[in-house]
Amino acid sequence: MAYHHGDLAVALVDAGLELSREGGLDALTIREVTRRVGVSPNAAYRHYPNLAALREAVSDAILARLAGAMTSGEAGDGAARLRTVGLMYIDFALAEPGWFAVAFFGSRPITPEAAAQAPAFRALAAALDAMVEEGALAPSARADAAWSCWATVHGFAELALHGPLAAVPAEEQRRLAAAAVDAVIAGVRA
Amino acid sequence: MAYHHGDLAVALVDAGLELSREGGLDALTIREVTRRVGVSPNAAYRHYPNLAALREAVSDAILARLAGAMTSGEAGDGAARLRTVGLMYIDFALAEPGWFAVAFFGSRPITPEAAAQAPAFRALAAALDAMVEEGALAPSARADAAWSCWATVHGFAELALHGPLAAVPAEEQRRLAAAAVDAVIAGVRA
DNA sequence: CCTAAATGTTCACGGCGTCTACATCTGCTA
DNA sequence: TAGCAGATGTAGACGCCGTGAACATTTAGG
Repeated sequence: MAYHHGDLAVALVDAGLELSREGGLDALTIREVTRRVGVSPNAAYRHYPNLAALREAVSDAILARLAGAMTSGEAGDGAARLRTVGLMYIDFALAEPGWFAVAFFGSRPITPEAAAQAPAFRALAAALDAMVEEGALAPSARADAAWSCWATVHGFAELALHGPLAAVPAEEQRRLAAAAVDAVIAGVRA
Repeated sequence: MAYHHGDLAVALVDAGLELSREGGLDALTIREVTRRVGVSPNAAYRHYPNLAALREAVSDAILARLAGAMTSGEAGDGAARLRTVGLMYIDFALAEPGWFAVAFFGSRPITPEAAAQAPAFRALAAALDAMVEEGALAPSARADAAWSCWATVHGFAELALHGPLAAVPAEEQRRLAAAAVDAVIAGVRA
C-alpha cells in the first residue's frame, strides 16, 4: 500500500456516490468517505476545501448520470419527447432518491446560465424547440414553458419522495406522474 | 427564576420558529433552541424524544401559518381561486424560505390522508371542487389534478429557493410563477 | 543528488445529539 | 399537614462530526 493514493480526488467522489446512494445527503460525510477509501479524514482537504465542495463534486457526478438517463429517449414529436424527458426525470428521482437528494439539496444554487449548459436541461430544451418548430408551441411561450415543466416534474419527485405521495404504491405514483406531466404539457401549449 | 419553566414544550417550538426563520433547517438544533430558552440541552428530552420530533412540532406550527396565508383568498370562480391558492403557496415559500425548508424537508413523510386534513390542502381541494361544480373540470380528473397542481407550485418554489431560479430577480420570479400556475390549471382542465 | 512542492497523517478543538445518573419541584393522598 | 411519587430540569460523559495546525512522507525537477 503506497503512501500516496494515486487519484484520491476521484476515489472520494466514487465513495461518495456509493454512500449517498444508500444513505442520502446525511451519509455523505468527510469522515465516512475517507474511511471508505482507507485514508485519514484530513487527506480529503488536499483535494476539496471543505465538505460542501466534496458534495458539489459528487453532485456533478450525479447530474451527469441523470443526463445519461434522460437523453436516452429521442423518438417521436416534440410533445412526446417532452413527456419522455419529464418522466425520465421523475423515474430517476424515484429510483435513486439518495442521489437525487445530493444533486438538488446539496446546497449549491446554480445560475440559470449554468443550468442551461447541463445536459439534462438540454434534453428538455431540445424537446421544447422541436415543439416550436412543429407549431405546437408559441415561440413567445417557450422560455416560460421550460421552467413550468421543470417545476412540475421536480415538485412531483419531491412529493413522491418526501411528501404525501411517499406512501402510495409505485404504479399509482407512475400513473400520477404521467397525469402531472401530461397536464403541464397540455397547459404549456395552450 | 423558577426551576421549572412552566411551558417548555411550546417555548422550545417558539424558539425553533425564530431560529429556523433565519437559519433554516440547520439552525434548528437541540442545543441552540434550549440555549435560546435558557435551559439545559437535555431539558428538551422531557418533551420531545429526539431532534426529529422537535422539528416535527415546529413543522406543524409552520404548516398552520402557511394555511393561514393560503386560506385568505376566497373570491372568484374555481379557477381563479385555484390560481390564488397556488400563488400564495409560492409566495409563502419565497417570503419564508427557512420555514418552508423545515416544513417540507424536516424528514416527515405524511400520509395522503393526513395531508388531506391539512388546511392548506383543504383550500386547494375546495378550489378544485368549485371547478367541478362549475363544469370547468371533469369529475374524473379531480383527484389527479390536486397532485399535479401541488407538484407544480412545490417544484417552482424549490427551483426558486435552491435551484437555478434563485438568482433571477423577484419580479421575474413572480411572473414565472404565474406562468407555471396558469399552465397547470390550463392543462388540468383540458 | 538534493531540494521544494504535493500529498497524507496526527493531534487537537469545539459543536452536535443523546444516554445515564442525579437534583429539584409539584401535586396527590393519607 | 406531611410525605411520597411522578414530572421536570441539570450535570457529566460518550462518540460522532468538520476542520485547523503541525508534522511526515513521497514525488518531481534542476
